Amino acid sequence: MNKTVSDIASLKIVSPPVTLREIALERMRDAIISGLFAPGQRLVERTLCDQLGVSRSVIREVIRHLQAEGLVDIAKQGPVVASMDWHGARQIYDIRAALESSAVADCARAADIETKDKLRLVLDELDQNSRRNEPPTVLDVTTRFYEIIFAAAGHDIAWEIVSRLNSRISRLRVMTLSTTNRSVSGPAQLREIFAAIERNDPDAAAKACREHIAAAARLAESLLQKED
Amino acid sequence: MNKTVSDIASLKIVSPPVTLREIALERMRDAIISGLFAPGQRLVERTLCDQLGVSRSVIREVIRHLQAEGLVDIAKQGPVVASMDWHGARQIYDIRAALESSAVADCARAADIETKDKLRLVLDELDQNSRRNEPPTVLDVTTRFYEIIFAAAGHDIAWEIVSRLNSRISRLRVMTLSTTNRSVSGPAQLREIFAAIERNDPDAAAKACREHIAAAARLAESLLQKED
DNA sequence: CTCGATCATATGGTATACCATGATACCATC
DNA sequence: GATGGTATCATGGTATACCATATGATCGAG
Repeated sequence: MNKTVSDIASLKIVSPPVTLREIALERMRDAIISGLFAPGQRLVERTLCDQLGVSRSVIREVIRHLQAEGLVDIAKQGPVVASMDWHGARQIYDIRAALESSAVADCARAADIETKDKLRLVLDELDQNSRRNEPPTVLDVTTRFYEIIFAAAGHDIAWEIVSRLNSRISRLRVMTLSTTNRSVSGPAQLREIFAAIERNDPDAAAKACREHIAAAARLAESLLQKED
Repeated sequence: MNKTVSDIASLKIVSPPVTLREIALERMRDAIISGLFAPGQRLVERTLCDQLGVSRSVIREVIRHLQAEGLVDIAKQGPVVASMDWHGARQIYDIRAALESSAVADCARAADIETKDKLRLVLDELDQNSRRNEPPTVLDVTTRFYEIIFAAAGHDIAWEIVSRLNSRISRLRVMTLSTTNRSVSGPAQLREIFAAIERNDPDAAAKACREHIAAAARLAESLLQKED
């Protein structure tokens, strides 16, 4: 891996081939994540064709993709929006704890000035939005925070997995983030993770990260049981 | 949840709707995993139609699914079999170490007589096959061993992730398992994990599991670098 | 001889048509 | 009135047709 190669690699055209499928995929995923399509709701192909204004081929391929992502289940009479019980959510929080703490630790090992600056910037942004109590934006910024961490740690496959898992518990995340307690403690915990990264302390960073997720999981559990 | 309910639940028809898509998906996945389709090879839709004897709709939906699974990349002129470099493989081994050691620990906490019996049975089978040096079967049995562990630990989502990751490094796994050293040390390490589970010792089980995977990763690294 | 332009073909993207199956509602018969 | 059968319709599965584009080859001009 010499300089020339990386220079050439950086020349790669990053044009996202904006195909109908890609657009429809994003729309559908957003619709499911945002709760516009409720869990358990049937996804009738022809209806979706009308709603999205595309043909069935597109819809079907999108559904296949979402099925593989775990956002859609195939019942016996067709695809439905996957629903999430506490057993599944608990597992997802556990997996996140494992993967995110590992990424955070590796990030703390490898973090340079540049990475730290980027993280600090995102955290400042989070503080501002948090004061205004805007859940969707907070979720966005939190995502960016972790995205930087996973990238700095070189854990791009783990990031892919975590992103996918997060979309499966997105409703829970929105609920936990909009809890008033959380809007105070959440940023504080992220700051703690950042502080450990800043002084390149992997163990402390991993520990803070695990606590952060454990707190979110506890909150999610109470909310989920209240919902029943 | 009383007895009658579970009895009634067990009556549920478990017929897997054997659709052309499902068959084609399995075939294609096997073909990629087994290396019949080499990494980087173009997957031409119409060619696959002829080879599998199905229509393009089926092939395309299957490709979407495999794309979401990470077995297929979409290049600018169409889908190709995803290839795996050491950077990616390393990450996958790390993720496996995290998820499998966690599952093994939870399994050690929860394991009852029945689970232990099932694990012992699989290990005996592994010993027999290992002596005959049959790599594909060894891989199969190893997979079953972990499947039992993840099921006993209640980590079914993590199992899904691990299965998918394993298919992405299947070639590496075949190579590492067919190494003579490994056919001796591999079963021994699984035995060690099992011993820890049998005496319900989560920490020892997790430790043995991490070592098992670290050994496989080292072997994979040397093989991968030799290949270049 | 080389460079370029144009045409042909291969390939993926999209839409639509047809078929098999399963669900539901209504009707007839016991 | 209840039960069983039948017909209709909704829905997913499959195949195919059409279009846009990119790639490669061939032919002509400089």
